[in-house]
Amino acid sequence: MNIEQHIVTATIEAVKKLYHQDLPEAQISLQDTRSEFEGQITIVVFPVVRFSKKSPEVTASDLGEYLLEHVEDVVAFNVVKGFLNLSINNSYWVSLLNTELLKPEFGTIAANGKKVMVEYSSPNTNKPLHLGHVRNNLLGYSVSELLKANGSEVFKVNLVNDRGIHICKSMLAWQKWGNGETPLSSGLKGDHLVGKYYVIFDKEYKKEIETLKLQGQTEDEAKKNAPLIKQAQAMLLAWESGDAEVIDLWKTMNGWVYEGFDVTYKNLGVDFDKYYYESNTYLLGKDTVEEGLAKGVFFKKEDGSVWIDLTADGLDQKLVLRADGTSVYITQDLGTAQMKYDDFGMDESIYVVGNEQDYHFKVLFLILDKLGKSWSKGLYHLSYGMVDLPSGKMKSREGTVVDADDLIAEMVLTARQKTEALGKVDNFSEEEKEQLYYNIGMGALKYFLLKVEPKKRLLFDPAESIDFQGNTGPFIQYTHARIKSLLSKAEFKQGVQVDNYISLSETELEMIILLAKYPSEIAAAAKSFSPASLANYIYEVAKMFNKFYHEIPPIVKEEDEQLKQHRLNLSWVTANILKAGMRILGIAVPERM
RNA sequence: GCAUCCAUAGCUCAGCUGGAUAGAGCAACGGUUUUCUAAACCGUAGGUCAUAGGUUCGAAUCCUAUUGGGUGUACCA
Repeated sequence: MNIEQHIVTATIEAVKKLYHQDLPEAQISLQDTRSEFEGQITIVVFPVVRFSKKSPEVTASDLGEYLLEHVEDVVAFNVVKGFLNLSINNSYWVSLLNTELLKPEFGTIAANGKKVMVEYSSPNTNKPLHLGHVRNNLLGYSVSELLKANGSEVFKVNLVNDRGIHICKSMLAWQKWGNGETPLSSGLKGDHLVGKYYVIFDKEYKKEIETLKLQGQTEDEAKKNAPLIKQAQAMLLAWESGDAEVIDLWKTMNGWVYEGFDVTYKNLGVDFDKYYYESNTYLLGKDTVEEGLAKGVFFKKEDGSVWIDLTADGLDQKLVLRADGTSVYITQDLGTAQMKYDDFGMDESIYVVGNEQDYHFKVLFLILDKLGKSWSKGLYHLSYGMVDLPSGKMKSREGTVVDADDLIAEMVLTARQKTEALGKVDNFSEEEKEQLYYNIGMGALKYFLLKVEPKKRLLFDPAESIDFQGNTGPFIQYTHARIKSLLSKAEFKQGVQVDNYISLSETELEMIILLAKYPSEIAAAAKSFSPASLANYIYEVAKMFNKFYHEIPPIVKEEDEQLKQHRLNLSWVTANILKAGMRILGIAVPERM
C-alpha cells in the first residue's frame, strides 16, 4: 500500500471519527504540493467542508492533526487556505526508491488479458507516403506500443487500399507514357514511380478537360467525357471482371509500390502483424446488409437501394448498398469489421484515421451497434488532426505535399550536420555515426509529431527545421546518453540499496516523486490513447535530471559511498524510464552522442 | 443550413475527473565551462486563457450564446 492510499483511508477514518460522517472516496482530491509550500502531498479540503460543517482552514487543521497522529510517514503539515499540505518522511521516499523504482521490472505492467487491434497506416497504392501518413503511422505504432506496455495483447493491422479508380489512373498513364519504365530501369523508388504516373494522368486529364471546354462543354460534362477518365473507368471494370492483362499490370505496379512502402516503413520503424487488402475485402459486407434487412435495421427503397435511417440519432439517412447491388465504402467497412473480429476476436479495435472521417466512423459504429454486434462497444476511432503547412493544407495536385522519404532524409542530414558541428563523435566508427544520425534525426521528427495531442491539428513549417534543443527528441536522447556515460565513468553497481536515512535535496525528492509516477503515466496515456501525454512526461523527467545533474558536485568524485550510490541509483532509474518511455514512442535512445 | 472539432505568451505547444499566483520550449535579453557530455543549466521579459453570460466556495477546464478557423454532410474512398 502506498502513501497516497494510506492518506485516503485515514482521511475517511478521520471524517468518521471527527465529524461522524461517511466521506465518499471520490471526494478526496490529492495533488502534488506546489513547490513554494512545505510538503509533498496536498489534500484539497473544500469538498470535505460539506461533511465537517466547519471552515476550510479548521477542517484542514483537524485532518492534519489526525493524519499526523495516525499515518506513520506523515511527519508535518501546514494549512494554506483550503489546502492541507503534508510532509512525508524522508525515509519513505528513499525506501520507495530502494524498493520500488530500483527493481529491474519497475514500470512493466502485468498482462490484463485484453486483446486489442490497432489498424493504422492504411495507404493508397497510387502514390508515395507524405507527412500526413507519417503522423498516422507514428501515432498508430506508438499507441500500439503504449497499449502493450499497459498489459494488452495488441495486433497491428494495415488495411491497404490497393484497388479502385485511383490505381487505374496510374496504370493507364504508365501504359500510355511509361515506355516500360520500371524501378530497376530508372532507379526510381517504386511508390514514387507509380506516383509519378498518377501525376501525369492528372495533368493529361486536365488538358483534355480544357480542350473539351473549348469545344463548348461545361466543366462537369468535360470531366465526365474526357477520354482518359473513360478509359480509367473501363480499366476498373476490366479489373473487376478479372481481365488477365489488367490484373497483371495491377500486380506489377502494386508490387513496386509495396517495395517502396517497405523501405519507408522500415525507416519509420513501424510494423504490422497482418495486412488486409481492399482487393480482398471490397466485396464484403453484403452478408451484413442481408442481416440488417432481416433484422429490420435496414430498409429497401423502390429502386432496390438499401438504407439505414439514423435521424433518430441525430444523423442522416445513410446508403449501405447501391441500387445495382454494388458496395459503397461503408458496406465494405461493415464487412471488414466483421472479418477482423472473426479473425482475432479482440475486445477492442482502434481505427487510426484522420478526423475528416469522424462522421463515417460515427455511422459505422452506430450501425454495428444497431445490428446487435456485441463487439461494437469496443470499437474506437482514434481521430487525429490534419498536418498543415504555413501555406495551409497539403495538396498533392499543387505539389505542396511534404514527401515522407524526403523528410526522413532531410532529418537525418540535419542530425548529421548538427552532430558534426558539435564535434563529439570523432571516436565513433562510421557505422556508429550513421546509426546515431539516423536515431537523432528520427528522434527529432517522431517526438515533434507525437508530442502534440492527436486530436489537434499540427503545424509543420518545412522552411524551419525541427528543433534539436529544448522540448525535443534529441534533448531526451542526449539526457539518456549523458546518464549512460556517467554510470560507466562512475562504475555504477546495479541493485545496491542505500540507507533509508540518507538526506534528500529538494530536487532529489521531486525526482523520486516524478519517477514513481511512470506506471500511472503509462496507464493514463493508454487510457486516452495519447502518446502525447507520455511524451510530455518523459520530457519532464529529462528536464528534472538535468537540473539535478547541474546542482550537485560531480558524482564520479563523490567520496561518500552511500551518497554516490544513491545518486547513481537515481540516475539509473531515470535512464531506464527515458529509454522505456521513448521506446513506446518508437524512438531509440543512444548510449552516447 | 445542419453536424462536429479547434481557439492559452510574438511562434509551437502543456495544463489530469473543476482547485492555490495559468506552465514549458523556441525566438529576445543577461549569466554559467580548471569539476561527471553546454544538444545542458540559471535568470529577465512576455497572458483580458477568442468574446459575453451562467453553474460553483472556486472555471483555461463544465453549460449556453456569439465570433473566427478546420472538417464533414456523395448511389467517391
